[in-house]
Amino acid sequence: MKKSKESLEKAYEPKKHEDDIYKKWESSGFFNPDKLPGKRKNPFTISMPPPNATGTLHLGHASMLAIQDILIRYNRLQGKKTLWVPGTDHASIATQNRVEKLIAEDGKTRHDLGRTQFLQEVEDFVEDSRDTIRNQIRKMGSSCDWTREAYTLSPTLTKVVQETFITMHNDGIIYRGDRIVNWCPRCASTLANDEVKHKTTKGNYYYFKYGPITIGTARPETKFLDKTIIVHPEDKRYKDLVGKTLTIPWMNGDIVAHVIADTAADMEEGTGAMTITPAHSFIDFELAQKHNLPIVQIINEKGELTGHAGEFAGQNANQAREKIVEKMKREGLVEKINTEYEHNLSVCYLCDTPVEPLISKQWFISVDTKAVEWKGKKQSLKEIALDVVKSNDISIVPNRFNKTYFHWIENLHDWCISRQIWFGHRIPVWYNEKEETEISISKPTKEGTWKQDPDTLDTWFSSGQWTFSTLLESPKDNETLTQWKKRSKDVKTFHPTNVLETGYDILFFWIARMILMTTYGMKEIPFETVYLHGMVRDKQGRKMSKSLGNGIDPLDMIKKYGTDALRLSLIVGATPGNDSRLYEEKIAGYRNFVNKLWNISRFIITSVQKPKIITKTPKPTTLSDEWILSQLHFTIEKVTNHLEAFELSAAAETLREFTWNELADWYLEIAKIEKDPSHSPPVGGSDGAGKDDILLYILTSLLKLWHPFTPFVTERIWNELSGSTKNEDLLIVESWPENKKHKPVTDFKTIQNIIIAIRTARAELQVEASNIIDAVITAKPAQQKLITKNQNLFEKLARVTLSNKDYPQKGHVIQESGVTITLHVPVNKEKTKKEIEKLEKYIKALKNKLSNASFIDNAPQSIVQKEQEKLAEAENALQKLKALS
RNA sequence: GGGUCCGUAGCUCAGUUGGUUAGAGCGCUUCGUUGACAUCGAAGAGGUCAGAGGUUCGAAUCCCCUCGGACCCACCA
Repeated sequence: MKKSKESLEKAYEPKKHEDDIYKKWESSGFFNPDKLPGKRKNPFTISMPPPNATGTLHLGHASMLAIQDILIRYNRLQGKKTLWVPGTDHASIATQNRVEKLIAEDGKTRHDLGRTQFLQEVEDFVEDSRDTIRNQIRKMGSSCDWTREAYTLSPTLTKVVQETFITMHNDGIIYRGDRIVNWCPRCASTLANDEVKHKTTKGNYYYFKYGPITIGTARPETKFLDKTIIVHPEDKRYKDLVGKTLTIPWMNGDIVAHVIADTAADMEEGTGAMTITPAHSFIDFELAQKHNLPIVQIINEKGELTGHAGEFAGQNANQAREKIVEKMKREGLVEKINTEYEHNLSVCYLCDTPVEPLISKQWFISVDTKAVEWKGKKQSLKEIALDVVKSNDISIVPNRFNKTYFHWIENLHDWCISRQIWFGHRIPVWYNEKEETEISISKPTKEGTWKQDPDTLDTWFSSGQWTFSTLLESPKDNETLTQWKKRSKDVKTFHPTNVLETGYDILFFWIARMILMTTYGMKEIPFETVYLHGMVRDKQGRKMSKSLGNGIDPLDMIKKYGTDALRLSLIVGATPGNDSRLYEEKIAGYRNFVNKLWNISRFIITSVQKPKIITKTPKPTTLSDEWILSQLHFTIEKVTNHLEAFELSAAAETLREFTWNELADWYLEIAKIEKDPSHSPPVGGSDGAGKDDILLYILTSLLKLWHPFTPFVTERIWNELSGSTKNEDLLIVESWPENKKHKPVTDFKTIQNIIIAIRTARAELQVEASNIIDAVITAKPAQQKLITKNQNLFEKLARVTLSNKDYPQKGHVIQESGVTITLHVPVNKEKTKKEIEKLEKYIKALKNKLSNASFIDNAPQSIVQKEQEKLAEAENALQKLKALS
């Protein structure tokens, strides 16, 4: 940061300052709560949702960083011990896939390299590309503590994850079992429910004869061993069949089938009867468990048919479908085929391969086992997750998402946490040749050949522990998880964190998992408030995507308009939980605002005798002084309240309104007049120094108020004001303006209104701007005095000379704020007539309301009174207009 | 099938617990530039608050329905 008045360029050039300012902040150490000046007791903590280590900054990141930085900077100015923990995510599947693609260019697969070498390649790739995202986070002005930067696959996190696995296993919450899972044959991995996408596809729908009933299916290749018919218990058609055993001619010869009654059968659908395929359908699997039916695997992990398919064994299931149907046709089992069948095909969210539901051995977290001590009693993870939000320990902004959250938790099934991916946290389980199992981080010392479970953990298992694992000190050997957590100072100081800010799209993926894992691991909530932001869309409301080419690169925008402008464009007009639209004109608009702020400051700094910081409210000497101070104090109160309520957009809008419309458009113009001795009215006591103090006080306060939103430009101007290059004089560690008493200055409003009314009349009557006209103002004595006292304002701002001459018959008359103004210009009869009509209509409506007995009876006294005042004022105005026109 | 959100000026959006002659920014029209800023200033045009009904003295705001749009969850044997 340079300093000297010459360096205040005419238009603010963000590129000239931003990098230097960021470096200054970072080297000051103030991003680190331990190095903040002053006594700071209360902590304020945010864990940054970690962007992918190998990714690049997009608008989603930009808006998340802007929001979090605003909260952090505001709370830092409020004197809190502020910590924002940055980090990156190893993004297991995504990163592994990228490296697999890279090595595929050399014609290699991960299996060619082997686990160790492949993982080395991945780590190298991550290390090479991680600086990109780090520097992009800096570009946004993020005031996060880089000395505490975390990584989801760091040694610390790995240790936490493995220890947690072991503890949960000991508590009986983690178990291994056969379950039906979503399986991607291409990735050779299970997928979580939310990693499965649905695609509408057209295909064949087959109707087969199955003994006494007809069954319909889109997947004949799974039905070789369907041996159970389910009918609804109240279905009269099948009443006699329930419980019977039937021999039925089927795909590979006769089979023996049983009939079972269950409400799962829909009487309205098809024939009202169905057969089930437990190993390849979620619902059928549940039914099979409920009725204790055999579960037989027809399709294997490679997507091939097993021995149960007889002659089709070994063939790809999907490809064999038509051959199987051909055979069934020959056997006379096909009733009809609907070729226009539309259904939702489940596909892998990463590679679009159709998902096979199949049975496999996986690790699970039980959400229903009551094994966790919470609020004095043993509860299940599900119960705790519901309780913390219901009892308001955690509040979600906006709170309509509570409903969605509850619904999701209530329907939560056991969570499959094993993934057949190499890049990730390895499951700490070992097996030997005798099929014994040991749960431990390192290889068991007992005799035998021990092999570690090849799987890794679902990435949400580790990110679920993000808020506290990132605060732990480096692990030591031979200490328990509890001991480790206890000795870590940061955990004690900064956990639970205050706010978790993220997009509503990962409420389930992440927020819910953090609540589950942290209430378990820490016996406390991970955060107090969840702030959910919406998605950033293009001007038409479409998602931004590469294929549409409608994406906006935040870094381009920073280059063009500056970080402050980009931040504002992402914040203003965006409300929590709702999507917002971004387009370049919007960013340009905020660039204009930042420039306005710059020029306001430049004006104040260059017009005062000596720029300096003033934090004590100076004494007002003129009415305008009184008014602007009152407006400033009102603004401070409003902005503070908005920020406390997480209403960032409203806070910024309140500030913009004050800055541009009140300060720049009115007060600065008036200050020019009132500072000029040649225009000095008989106001007494008004001198330049008093004005200087007020201007500097306002600027001091304004820079603090804007700092969370536009950190760069405010820090740059602050430097000019403070004249200091010391770290402790940086704006980032200043203190937030206090709330001060204030009351509206209505006298000033009156003057403003009269000036506006005269301007309007001048414009409508097309009076040349250079033409200073005479005006006669008649008013009650008190108002008359006020007007005379401020006559220089009318002369300069409304370009009229106040006069005593009396020529009401010839002048153009305006009614405003109970005052009659006669302008020495020809009467505009038409204009006056219109004015009268408008007033008459308004009066009629008011009279109507006031003559309504039920309004008088029912409405509160204050409302009635207000209406009466309105009427009186309007009638007064009408009377004068009529008399003088 | 269950649920959520949205529909206010040409465009993007505010409108807090029902009480304004319904607001802002951009765009548009007219006028304006002798040192804070043309990335600017002054003034203006433009809305039956998606539609119908209800509650109320009073509805953009609360309730119900209809239409239109976005999204989430579940799922079609």
